[in-house]
Amino acid sequence: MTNSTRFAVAIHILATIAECRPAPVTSDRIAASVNTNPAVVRRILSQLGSAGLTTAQMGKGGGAQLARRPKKITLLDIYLAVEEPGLISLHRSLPDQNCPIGRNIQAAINTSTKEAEKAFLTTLGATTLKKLLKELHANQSP
Amino acid sequence: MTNSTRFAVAIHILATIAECRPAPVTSDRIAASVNTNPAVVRRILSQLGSAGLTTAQMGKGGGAQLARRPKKITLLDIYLAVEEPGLISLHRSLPDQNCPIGRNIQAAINTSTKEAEKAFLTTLGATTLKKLLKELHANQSP
DNA sequence: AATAGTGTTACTTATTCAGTAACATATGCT
DNA sequence: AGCATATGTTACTGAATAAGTAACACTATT
Repeated sequence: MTNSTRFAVAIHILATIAECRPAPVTSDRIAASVNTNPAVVRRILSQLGSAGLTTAQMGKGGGAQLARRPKKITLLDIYLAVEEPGLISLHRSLPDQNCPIGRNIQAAINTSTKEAEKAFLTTLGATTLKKLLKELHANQSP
Repeated sequence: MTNSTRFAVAIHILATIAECRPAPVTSDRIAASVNTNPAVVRRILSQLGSAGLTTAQMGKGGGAQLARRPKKITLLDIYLAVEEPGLISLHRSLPDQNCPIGRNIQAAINTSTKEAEKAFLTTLGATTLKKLLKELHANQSP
């Protein structure tokens, strides 16, 4: 499990790019909206690019664009692009391997929580960026 | 979202207590199996006690016991006892409130991911400690 | 009284992630 | 060609959080 804010920032980045379509958006402009450093945005954009969600144009007049329509991008796509897998962190140090419980507990935890993780991911996969953009406009404060 | 190992350790603690029933188990013995400091175990036991999952006997011959049968303890009970709520971390600094996206993105993220979080918790609630103990014995390495 | 436990606090250490600066590289414009 | 403006990436710093640790007041049993 990870404690990063990358998923939230990645969504913010993609929402910004989507709203500016079809013009490419620079990391500087995105960073201003996110309220962070442009390099942080570029780092995440790099991950989104590797995952095939965005494209980038270098040089003057360049910036980031969506690689496909918001309808075709799910929150699961975004999540997997920027977060480490595994919602649940196991022990920091290995349990006592001489103890029957210590030797087997981690496997049992993995097995027993697998379904819950799967449910989380599956549900994320059922929501698209398009839907989120709609949400963004729906309850918009003036 | 949290990155702690407390959920895994809490499960380990409860599994150990369950296996030793009906005798109370000391934090020292549990700590040996978990491979950590007894105070860490007591800290988590304190949370499990507040949640009504365990009881404790102070003094000589004391230790921790389950407050109810493993069949009546779900992984959700354990999770809620020791973890902060919220699977998804939002931005570290508040987005630009002068930007329409920045102003509304966090609410949109919360709304859009609520279902996935719910699915995770609901599924955790469907698995009991008893089931996990069974798993622990099933695939037990010798 | 002595012993063996919990409960809790305060502090230290480890880890992880975001913030930052710097720079090589790519592109478009004049 | 040369300049301006982008990305991509690296290496480092700083902040936040959680686990590890020591200490000790308190409680129960013998």
